[in-house]
Amino acid sequence: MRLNDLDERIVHALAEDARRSYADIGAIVGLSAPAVKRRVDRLRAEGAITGFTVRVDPAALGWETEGFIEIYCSRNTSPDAIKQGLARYPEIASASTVTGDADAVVQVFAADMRHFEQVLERIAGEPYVERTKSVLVLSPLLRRYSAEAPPA
Amino acid sequence: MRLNDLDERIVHALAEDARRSYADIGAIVGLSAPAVKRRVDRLRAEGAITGFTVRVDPAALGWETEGFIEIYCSRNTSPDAIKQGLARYPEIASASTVTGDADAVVQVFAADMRHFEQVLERIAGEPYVERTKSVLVLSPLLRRYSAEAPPA
DNA sequence: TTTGAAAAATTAGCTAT
DNA sequence: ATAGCTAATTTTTCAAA
Repeated sequence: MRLNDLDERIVHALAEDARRSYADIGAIVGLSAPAVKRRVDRLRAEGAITGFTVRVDPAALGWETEGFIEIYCSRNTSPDAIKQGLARYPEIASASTVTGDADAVVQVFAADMRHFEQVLERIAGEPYVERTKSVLVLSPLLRRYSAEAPPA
Repeated sequence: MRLNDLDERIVHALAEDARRSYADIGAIVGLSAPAVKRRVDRLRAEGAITGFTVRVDPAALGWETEGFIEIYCSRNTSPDAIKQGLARYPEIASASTVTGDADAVVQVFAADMRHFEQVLERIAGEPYVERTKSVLVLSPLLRRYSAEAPPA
């Protein structure tokens, strides 16, 4: 599935403000409101757009501490084994296997530093994890798209 | 800032579908549409809600290549300067200043490796960037929550 | 908070290109 | 196939009470 330039500009306008009216978006991309709606409907039907969500200040929800944990696994650990192991942690927002020194990078939201440390220790204690290296987020600068898991 | 139960349920309803009407949300939480709007307006004014965005399937948009770019900045670079500089890149999904060796971590979605390389080179050419280190995502394992809407 | 009216947005149907 | 236009319906907004 390929999206054209118009579709991408519509998605970009929605990424900035998902509650913008179709007329507003149309003014930005140069289409009428119904034309924009038709395209958005099509993008949803095709699965390119999977939904609309609210951006929240994590602190307001009590999740003050964000960080990335790099995971170094023991040999012969399959990506699926990592996935199964990490799926149990509600604090994990995203996880990916990566190139470079580490095997996987995990994004974690915790209530506070103590909570973050607990999560870190539990992950470090997983049987397939050899060691970890963590990086704390100081301040979030941009938080634009909300990517969803691809169909498994 | 503490949210009460009603506020949290409104945020939850918006997290599921940010384009829901105020009347719909009211039916869910037990308020009239204007009452819901007043609360949402207040939550935005207070900064608890920072915006509304679209959830996209990166692959469906043709963004097959994902990676993290660690940025090492020259001295005396303010977070705001980084933010301003990076805001112009549509390929950047998120950016944060972090602890550790690097100053910031940027999450990038690109069409392919060539595109990723172009973005990397442009970022590396920014005046405040001294050097970069990039890590490519091999496979996304989990993509659970919006970065700014962690589990509550 | 609720109500009621005005303004705006959404959505469907239709026609044209 | 996809655009614009128009109109019916719904939603939002801003008054009041």
